[in-house]
Amino acid sequence: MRITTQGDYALKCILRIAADGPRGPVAISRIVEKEGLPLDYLEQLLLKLRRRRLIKSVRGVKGGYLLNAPAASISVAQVLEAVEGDVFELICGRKRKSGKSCKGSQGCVLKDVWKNLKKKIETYLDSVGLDELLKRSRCIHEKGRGPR
Amino acid sequence: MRITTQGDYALKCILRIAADGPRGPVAISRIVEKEGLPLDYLEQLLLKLRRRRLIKSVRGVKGGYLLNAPAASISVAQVLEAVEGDVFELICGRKRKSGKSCKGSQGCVLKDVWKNLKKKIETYLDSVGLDELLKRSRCIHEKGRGPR
DNA sequence: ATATACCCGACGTTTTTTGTCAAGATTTTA
DNA sequence: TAAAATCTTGACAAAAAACGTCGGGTATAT
Repeated sequence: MRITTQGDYALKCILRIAADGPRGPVAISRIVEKEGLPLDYLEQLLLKLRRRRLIKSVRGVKGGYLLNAPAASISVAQVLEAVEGDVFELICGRKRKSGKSCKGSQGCVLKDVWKNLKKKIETYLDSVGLDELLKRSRCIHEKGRGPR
Repeated sequence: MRITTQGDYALKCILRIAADGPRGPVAISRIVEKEGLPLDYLEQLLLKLRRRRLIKSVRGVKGGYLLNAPAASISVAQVLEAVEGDVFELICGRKRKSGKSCKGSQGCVLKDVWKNLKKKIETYLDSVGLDELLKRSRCIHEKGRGPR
């Protein structure tokens, strides 16, 4: 398994896009400004998100990114998978120098453990939608500016 | 989060120790023979397991390793933590070049996601004991040699 | 046209993981 | 006591992964 800054960055990006999207395409520069992350790196992540059709892009002046589906229908799991690949690569599957990739005497009881773990992780991450995060984040920030 | 071959190797080692321990200390060479893993590397992992007091060692001829507690009281989580450190290091905690480690506009709704995920992972991994794995593995292997 | 902004592949650096080595300490056994 | 087996430990080397940067390209609004 592997959850790295990529996943964290990607989520921050897409959350910002979800938050500001209603007011038009969100440029990378805007995300950088708000989140303080390396622009060139984000470019790559956003590319991946687009290829997975989680976001769409608008080129040219005034361009930027927009969600490609309602926030509620995009889950944290989807975002992570888009940028990190399979969120939990089964360890048993890895190639090792020694070759014989799972021939240990334990047969592969461990494989079951990893498989179950993967399942639990995916279930949880899939249950958290961007809409939920957005709501919570608005709750936290709540500038003075009252409800409109 | 980070689960690598270290964790997998360490589990294989300790399972073998659990399996063969009853017949006396289990030498690294025996583990290598059975599991086909790099000896010098295992040495390091076993050291970590020992320091965490999950196993104990016997030096000299006929020496080797033994569980330091009943298999039932050692969980997969304990083994992984021993060799990989915190099984799920909160991403928000990491230092980044840019400094300000979590100042993004999302405050840190994400922190909650990671925290919950961590909890779920730990709960599961902590619920799986070595005894259980051992039982399953015996079930799978079941040589002709009848009971007892 | 020009400025803005996405597109995308290639590259370089750093960090982590994986693996190896060598010298030492302990214990059994002959 | 000498030899052999076996753990102990730190240092080092190699490989892989993650992180970040760059430069040239394409599309679009003004």
